[in-house]
Amino acid sequence: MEDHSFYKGGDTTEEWIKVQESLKQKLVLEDCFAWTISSPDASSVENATEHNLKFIGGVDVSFLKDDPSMACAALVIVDAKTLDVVHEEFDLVRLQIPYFPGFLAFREAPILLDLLDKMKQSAHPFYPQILMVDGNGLLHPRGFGLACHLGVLVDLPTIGVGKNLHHVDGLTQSGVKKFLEAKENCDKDLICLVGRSGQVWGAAMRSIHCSTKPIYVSTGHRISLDSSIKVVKMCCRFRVPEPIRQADIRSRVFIQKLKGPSPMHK
DNA sequence: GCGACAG
DNA sequence: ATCTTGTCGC
Ligand SMILES: [Mg+2]
Repeated sequence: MEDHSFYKGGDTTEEWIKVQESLKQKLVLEDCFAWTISSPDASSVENATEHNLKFIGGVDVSFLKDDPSMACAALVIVDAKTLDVVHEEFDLVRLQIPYFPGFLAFREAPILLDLLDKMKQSAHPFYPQILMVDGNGLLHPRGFGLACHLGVLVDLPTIGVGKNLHHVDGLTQSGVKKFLEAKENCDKDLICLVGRSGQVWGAAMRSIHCSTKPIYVSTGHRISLDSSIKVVKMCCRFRVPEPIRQADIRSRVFIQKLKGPSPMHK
């Protein structure tokens, strides 16, 4: 038995905050990409130029129940038009750092970076034009969640998608829920997340019609909130956008295969 | 001191 | 995040 304990002292916290503030200097919160978001309009001729958004990446990490330090990271590439998975990349690793709210990137970013690097080094033709991340971007205590962190490190446009709200600036999940349940808002599928300070942190989105539980979209890197919302919308077959959903599903399947294949179905 | 706390 | 089968409903 090895010792996987990890102690995060005040020094570590201070250090990590400095890293976040430092990397945040490079953060770009507006559209900074060459391609355009193809219209969902079917009337357009197949002008699949390279100037259109074609390949969307999704990343997620799954863990072993017994040993939460063992993880499978997945990078999935999806065709922007069909949402079909055209490529997948996995890594099984032992994570050195446990999860601390507000510091998810220090746990997950390194392995996700490796996956992106694998594709980049091999000059893979499906290397993503944008990355969707399971975790917040700007919607973060210091405005620099995993999606921002990863985006800056790989220098790709990124979008943060959370399945739960990380309470920030007076925003709460119950507050959002009440707002969505209000009769005058029953037709709204998008609400802007404005904190008590007046800052816009992202948006709560009903990705599925009539859905009670929204997803939380926030800017990662090199993209505006408006564009982020457009991309997320075109990826939502179900509540969780397809690139992230597939990365989630496939990384979990990968881990279950390790625990012993059970094809014994007489 | 207490509660909150992405994945 | 993970432990988990069936079940109810569109
Ligand atoms: Mg996940």
